[in-house]
Amino acid sequence: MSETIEQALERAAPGLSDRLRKAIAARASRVRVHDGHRLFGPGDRSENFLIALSGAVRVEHMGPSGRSVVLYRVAPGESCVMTTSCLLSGAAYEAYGYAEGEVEAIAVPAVAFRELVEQEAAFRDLALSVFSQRIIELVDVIDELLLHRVDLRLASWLADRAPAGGVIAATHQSIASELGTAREVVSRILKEFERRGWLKLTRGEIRVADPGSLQVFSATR
Amino acid sequence: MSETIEQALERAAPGLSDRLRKAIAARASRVRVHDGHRLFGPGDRSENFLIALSGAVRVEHMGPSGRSVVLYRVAPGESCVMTTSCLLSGAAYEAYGYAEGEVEAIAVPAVAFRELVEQEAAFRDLALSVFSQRIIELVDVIDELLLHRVDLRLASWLADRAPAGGVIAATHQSIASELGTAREVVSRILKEFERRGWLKLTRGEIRVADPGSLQVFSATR
DNA sequence: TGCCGTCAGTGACGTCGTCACGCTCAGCGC
DNA sequence: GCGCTGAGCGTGACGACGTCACTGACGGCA
Repeated sequence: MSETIEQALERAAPGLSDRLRKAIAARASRVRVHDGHRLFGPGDRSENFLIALSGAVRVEHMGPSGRSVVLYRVAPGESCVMTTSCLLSGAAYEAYGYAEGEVEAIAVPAVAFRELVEQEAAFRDLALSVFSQRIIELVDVIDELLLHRVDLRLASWLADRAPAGGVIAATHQSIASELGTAREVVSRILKEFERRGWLKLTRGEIRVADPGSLQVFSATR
Repeated sequence: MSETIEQALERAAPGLSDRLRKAIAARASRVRVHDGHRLFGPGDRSENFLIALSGAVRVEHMGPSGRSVVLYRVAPGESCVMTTSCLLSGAAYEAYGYAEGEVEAIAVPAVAFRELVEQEAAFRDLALSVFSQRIIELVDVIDELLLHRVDLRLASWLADRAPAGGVIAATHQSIASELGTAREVVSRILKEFERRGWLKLTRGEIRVADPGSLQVFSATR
């Protein structure tokens, strides 16, 4: 590992001041997690404030039945609010965190987190602004779950990540958790889209033939 | 108004230090809102950090169809995170805030909020801990909406606020938005509960005859 | 007394989650 | 090659729930 924590931070969060990067680097340790691996799960206690450097962390909530929803993703330069919430309130996680891609992150222990909050205005702003952002995103998730039809949400999800004729690698199950619904529902709707000629289904991947129609469909209410 | 802002703060938030109360009082103004009145709604811009002193603020999200869910309630001594989020991110509200009871609150302008965050450690802790708490509560709301049956949630809601033979004053519509469902659904389920002898329905109120059975029922999955 | 707005009851229907299957396609050992 | 196994997918039946469209019941209020 030739790159220092400070250099990694500069790459991931160019907005921070040199001073703050130094301050964080002095207190943090480095964490690496491989693609698909779990970072935390329900019942775990949070002991560190996390800032992602590369890769992303998918945070999802799961109920006893096994159904799950993606709450948000932590991008490089961002911190994970579930972790921070649990750190501050002492509560156990109610969500899973999974690595997407090779994840590097820095971990700031609770005490050091408090120090940084005390001493570094930019760090306070970082923490508060990420909280603000996530609150709004969580309300969006509630809005989606509560008020929008699954077929429209699925169409929109597909249109968003289909580079015109592109292939999306995902199982129906993974899409179902993404949207907070059941696999069978995703299968049925995808089949219907295929009948309409908007895409082709093969095992483990979806070839989007007509992203335009998906887009239009997702906008009909 | 004989009571000063400082005295009101002491009553509502006895945990704060004298110093912090003084600091807040020096920068804040006072707000009064009558029962049922709206404090904010979608599209409004947030210009103040709010701390409730008495009464409660019900924060609910509403979709275009008119269906709504209660996201959380702001109790005396707490601040409203939607307000804070919007203040910090500059985004417009996506939720409604309604007074429950006669609400008194103090409003701290954005600039003064930043000053307090800078200078008062206890204020930072207050802001961060309320954020933490709400994040966890919002995830609970998602969990409820996504994974629990309406009849069980309704039974639990009734059992929670029925003082054994007590009367709950609420319209079916208000209960529906409390739980994020539709009025008709609430009506049907309540009717079923009445058939089972657990309660009596009259216009605008519900007489709970058997909170025990409701409790038991709500625990069956 | 009649008008009107709010609240509640009800049936029909469509969407969606759940359950219970059965099928297909790798990969792997033999 | 053959069969085994597990992951991924297709499908029908059914129940829960949201939506729509109406109806009636009750309480002010002119």
